[in-house]
Amino acid sequence: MTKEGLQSDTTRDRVLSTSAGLFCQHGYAGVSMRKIAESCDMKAGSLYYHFSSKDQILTEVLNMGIEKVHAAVAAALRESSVDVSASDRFRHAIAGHLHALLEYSSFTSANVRIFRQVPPSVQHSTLEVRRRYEALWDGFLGDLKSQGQLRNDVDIRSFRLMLIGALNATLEWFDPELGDITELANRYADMLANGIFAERCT
Amino acid sequence: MTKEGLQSDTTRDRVLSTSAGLFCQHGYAGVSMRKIAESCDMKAGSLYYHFSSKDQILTEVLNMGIEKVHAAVAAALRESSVDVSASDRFRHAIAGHLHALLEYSSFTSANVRIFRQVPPSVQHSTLEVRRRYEALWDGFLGDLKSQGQLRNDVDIRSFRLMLIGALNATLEWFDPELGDITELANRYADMLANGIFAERCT
DNA sequence: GTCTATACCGGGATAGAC
DNA sequence: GTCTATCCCGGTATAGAC
Repeated sequence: MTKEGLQSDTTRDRVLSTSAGLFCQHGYAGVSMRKIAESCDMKAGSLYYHFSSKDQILTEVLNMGIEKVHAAVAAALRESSVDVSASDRFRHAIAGHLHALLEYSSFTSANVRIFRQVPPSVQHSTLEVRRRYEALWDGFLGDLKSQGQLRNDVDIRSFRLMLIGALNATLEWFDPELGDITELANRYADMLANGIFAERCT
Repeated sequence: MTKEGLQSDTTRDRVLSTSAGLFCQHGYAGVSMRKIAESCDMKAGSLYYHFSSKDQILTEVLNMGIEKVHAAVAAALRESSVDVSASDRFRHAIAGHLHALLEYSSFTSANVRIFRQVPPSVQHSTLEVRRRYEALWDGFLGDLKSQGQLRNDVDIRSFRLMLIGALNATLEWFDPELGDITELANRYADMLANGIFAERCT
């Protein structure tokens, strides 16, 4: 890799990270190439040396967000596969999601907040990455169920949708500077695994 | 109320309902007064007879969304206060939220999707309505807890945030044309009240 | 690799005719 | 109550100098 290649990469990365923050704060249409450039101490025209369009920047931002979370959950499951109880693996997977979600929040909350308002072509180019992440959870939850760890009447897809929805919503109120993410994960895992009622009921 | 007053109200309502759909689909900045007008078979200038600005339209849309959900949950709690088990009241409250959320989805998903990307002045003017809704849930959950219906180690604010996050996320995938909202509510209420694990664990 | 300059389009809001 | 016309600003993207 050449020197020019490396330098180009770091400028690219700075643009992507800055854009992510702007997209999640102002929405797709609320972010202009001029504003992205200004936040990077550049001029708008220069961005087109690195990216062919605003939509290309957006696509890369969205995919990076999902990939960060996917990698964190996959690692959590890999590192706790033997000699670990089902509830601990569940807890670790949730902690992986929340840590990546809240620590790369510019990239991840761009996904959560603006996915439905970006052009269909951009939505389409992130679908595969999204499906792979859903499949990771469905696989894990399916394993738990076939081991008899889950109640038989729990539908895995419904639960996965509820779980990811609940976790992603923490972006709207949790501040990693003020609270402990691991503790948050433990609370959520406990409520989701055991429920909140004193007595289980039908 | 005069005839003119009534006619003005229906035009206002048409504009609000159309705008809600556009805002939740395209985001705050992605919706122009010209597009709102076009979707209402009007011209942009005419909108300013009914509203003083784009932000005023947005503010009314956001508040209407929360108020619809608030009213539905309040009604569900009112109608099931006597002779109804705690888990049934819980179920009914969740059903109230989901029914209003998904049936007035233009107004409600404008809230869920774009609240963080609207101008701070608009955010501010919806805060009171949002707080009142949170207080409704905190009151109900606090009652359940003081009656001993909830586990002692469950934190009400954490659970309320998790609950509302999980419910609101259904906007992103549930289609009321294809599925039964009451059944969805029952599934969610069951998973949240009882947990998903076969055996409760620490 | 970044700049300036520019083409072309569309934004919110207002004024005043009808 | 709705229209047209207009003001002024800012959008994406390109061309070509440096």
